Amino acid sequence: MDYCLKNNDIIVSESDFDLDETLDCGQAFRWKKIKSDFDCTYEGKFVNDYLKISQTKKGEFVFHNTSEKDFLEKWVDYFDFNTNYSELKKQFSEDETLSKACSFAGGIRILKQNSWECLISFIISQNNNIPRIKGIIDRLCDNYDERFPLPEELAVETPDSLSYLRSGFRAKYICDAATKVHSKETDLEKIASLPIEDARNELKKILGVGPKVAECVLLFGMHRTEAFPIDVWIKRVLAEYYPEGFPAFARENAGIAQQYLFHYIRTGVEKNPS
DNA sequence: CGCCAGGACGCCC
DNA sequence: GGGCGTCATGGC
Repeated sequence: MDYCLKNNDIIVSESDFDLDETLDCGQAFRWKKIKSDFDCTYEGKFVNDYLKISQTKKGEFVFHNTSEKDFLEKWVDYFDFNTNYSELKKQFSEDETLSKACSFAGGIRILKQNSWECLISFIISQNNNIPRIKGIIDRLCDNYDERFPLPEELAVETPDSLSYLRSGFRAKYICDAATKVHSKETDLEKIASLPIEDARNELKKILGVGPKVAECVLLFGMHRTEAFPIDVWIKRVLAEYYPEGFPAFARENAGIAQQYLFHYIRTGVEKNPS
């Protein structure tokens, strides 16, 4: 990854990066695509941060109105620019299916998201579809000046008071997560550094957090790249392409491989049936 | 209209 | 331990 300063922007060159593939692939639900003069532009609103980012036709990236300090201290980490995805994809290409998945959407990166936001988002995701997940999270953030609410703010809510979300049976799960995180009965920072099996068990103490949601929080909210979320789509991949089991050589970064496969099976295979 | 969605829980055996 | 019905809501 190379970068330079231009006016008030940071211009980044990075070949293993595509905005649509990374910001709209089901790992994050709150990036908005907006109209601009660039090839594509997204904006993201966080508790204490805001970013507008564009991709040019040449494949460069513009971090609008961003200081070098913020870029180096926040966004390099958030977009995982210190990880060499070319090297990862090279390893993955030993496997035929993974190789196809990587070449279908080689610009996916695993974002380092906030663990609390990730926990609530993936609790909402269960037995749900992506457009509706986004809708529920939008209604939530609209209620807090367009930012994601803090644990202490959600801890005072009840399933009844959250009815405006229209999140169905998940409202009681949101409340339980907020109560446990706010009281530190669930300490997300501590969980992030536990051995992964202990971390899984801690997360699953929250009502509505089972194996799948726990893996998503570990992968997308704590950057544990060995976590491997298995949803209905990945079940299809495993049944169809890996009846003997997922290849062991990719285990350390199985979560990243999973994300290529997820995007490939959802949108790639149908377009290019083999 | 019915089927499905980045599932988990409670109950049954 | 595994199997199955149920849970809200709405996209398609």
